[in-house]
Amino acid sequence: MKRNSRLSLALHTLSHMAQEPGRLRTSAAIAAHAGTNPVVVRRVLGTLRKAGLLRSQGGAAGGWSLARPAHQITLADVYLALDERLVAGPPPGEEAADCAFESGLQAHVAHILAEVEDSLVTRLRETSIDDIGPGG
Amino acid sequence: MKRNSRLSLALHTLSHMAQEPGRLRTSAAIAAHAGTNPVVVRRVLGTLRKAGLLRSQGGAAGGWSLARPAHQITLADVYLALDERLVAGPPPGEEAADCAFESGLQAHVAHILAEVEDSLVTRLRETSIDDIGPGG
DNA sequence: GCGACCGCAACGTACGCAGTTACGGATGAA
DNA sequence: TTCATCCGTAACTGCGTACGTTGCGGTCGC
Repeated sequence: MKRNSRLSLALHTLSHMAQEPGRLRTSAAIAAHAGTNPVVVRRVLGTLRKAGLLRSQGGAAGGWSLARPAHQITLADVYLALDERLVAGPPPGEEAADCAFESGLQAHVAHILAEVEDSLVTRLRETSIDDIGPGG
Repeated sequence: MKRNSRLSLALHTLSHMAQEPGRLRTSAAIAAHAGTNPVVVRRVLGTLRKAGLLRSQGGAAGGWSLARPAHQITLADVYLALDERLVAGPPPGEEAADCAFESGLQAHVAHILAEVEDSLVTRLRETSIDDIGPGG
């Protein structure tokens, strides 16, 4: 897991939650299972909470749980929530190209990447987190 | 250019070469135009040379030139030569998943990513480096 | 009040990559 | 032959990113 570690952690955790939606899980337990540490889990899962995919409960008997039914959470939801952008290049904060080739090139490539990004999200939207189990 | 800087440099340089295929360009001149330095240019262009896209000539009147006609060099050739893998996740050198969910998940996601990667390469193959000019 | 848990901020560390310097090899002109 | 020019490569530095760790405060249940 060099890259995509956030996405992997998120999908892995959500897959488990989809099996027992009612159960609360602490960040410590999740971290132990995923081989990382609780702060990292809270960072990643906190992003998903802001996106409305998860709920966190403070206090003694606190923990994490799904914010809506598992079949209503798709891989695309997770991907977009984490703002991973596997495909896209740098955000449009680039300096104007000094050379005419640059603008044409960047526009052309950016257009292709945007198309591919869309197709990726479309494919991810076809699978929900309870479609994924030990069988694949 | 945070990421993709190698790809940008390569495409930019090849686009210019496509306009004057016979002209030899030194890494210093290319670096000056691209706003980087000669060693970086040689590193990137050296990869393209190994892939058979460019020729380099040592000595006093040396420099870089296209190894084959511009219309026979596609964006996909450059992309694959640089081994950029914009889409793909980690290479298959991962440790076996300790959890049954992991294997199913990784297989599922990897399958989708492979499909998207293929579609990206297919799209890139439709454009050659002399199709790109100041007009786009 | 106390323990367990989340939320957040601040640091240290590891890694990749661009940039830089340096040296050797190859080529062509004087 | 000598020299300048240019490529090829290795080694080092600096920077940005992300993970890992620690610490402190807030919240909830006992």
